[in-house]
Amino acid sequence: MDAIQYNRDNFADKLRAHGINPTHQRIEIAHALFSRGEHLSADQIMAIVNERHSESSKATVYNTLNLFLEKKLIREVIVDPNKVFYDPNTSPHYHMYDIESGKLTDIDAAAIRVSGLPSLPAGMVTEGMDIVIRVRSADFPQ
Amino acid sequence: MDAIQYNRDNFADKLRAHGINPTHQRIEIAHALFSRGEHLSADQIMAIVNERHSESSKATVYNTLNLFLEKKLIREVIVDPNKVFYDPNTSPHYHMYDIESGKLTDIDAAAIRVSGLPSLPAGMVTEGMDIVIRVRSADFPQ
DNA sequence: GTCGGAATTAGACGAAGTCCAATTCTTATT
DNA sequence: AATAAGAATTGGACTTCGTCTAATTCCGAC
Repeated sequence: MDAIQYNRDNFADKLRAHGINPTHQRIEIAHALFSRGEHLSADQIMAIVNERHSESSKATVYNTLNLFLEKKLIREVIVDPNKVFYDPNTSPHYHMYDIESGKLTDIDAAAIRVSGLPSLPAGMVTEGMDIVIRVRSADFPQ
Repeated sequence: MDAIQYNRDNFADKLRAHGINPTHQRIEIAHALFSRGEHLSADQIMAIVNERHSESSKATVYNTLNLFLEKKLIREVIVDPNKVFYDPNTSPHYHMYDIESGKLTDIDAAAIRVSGLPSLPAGMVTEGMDIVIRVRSADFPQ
């Protein structure tokens, strides 16, 4: 119990460090994402947060995730047309996506080198580069 | 009129070459995508196809796009959480995405080289790699 | 022509996400 | 400790994208 409290204080500090007012719901949602370190969808997060007691409404989950995005606390991963995944890892990295299971894995960007990129149109700047490697098991019916 | 008829015959052949039975609606949808060569969303395609007369229902547009995907006539581009874009260009290429305007541009894959990719887990094969460069104008409020 | 399978259709449905007006929670001030 | 004001949360209606279904229409083979 003390350990949990300790962790929650950490999350409160983390939120404050990003200019976010730490409320109960926001701490719970941060906890769900960062203690697991996994890519989760909004409905998965809502399920986790409300598992024991009802802690947060759908509106708040979406509000909070969008606030976290805005404040660069998390990233959005768009690989599945049906749902957005939220990624607690904001260090530079790319993704491997298993199209059978829907599982997302990080690939550290440090090892990767991309050459031959075209120069950007005048007045444009790069906001970021996403790389997704789509994989499947060798015998999966394509 | 003759030119249009000629083009439509071409599309019928193209569909047949991919094992697709060319019907009126399918030819219209292929025409919308391939004559423009642009990345279009399902609702844009429906609007184009039904501009003059009602040619195709929503169900048929989605059925047809999924059929084209299955038969590898087109590709799906997932960059915007709100909608899927359909890409008539199936040659190897990546994308530049203007987050302000939503405009998608192709980047030929021939010039690009990616090194340092991790080896795949045993029994897995690569289905494809997507690269998206997100750009914005230098003064766009981030 | 007619029979049967393929294609199309309208509209109901489902899931993800947003919006809104009402309520509750914080916090500063006294 | 009361209060007032702003911030956050809430339920539920709503929107949008896409799928499903059962009925109809189309088309090719005989």
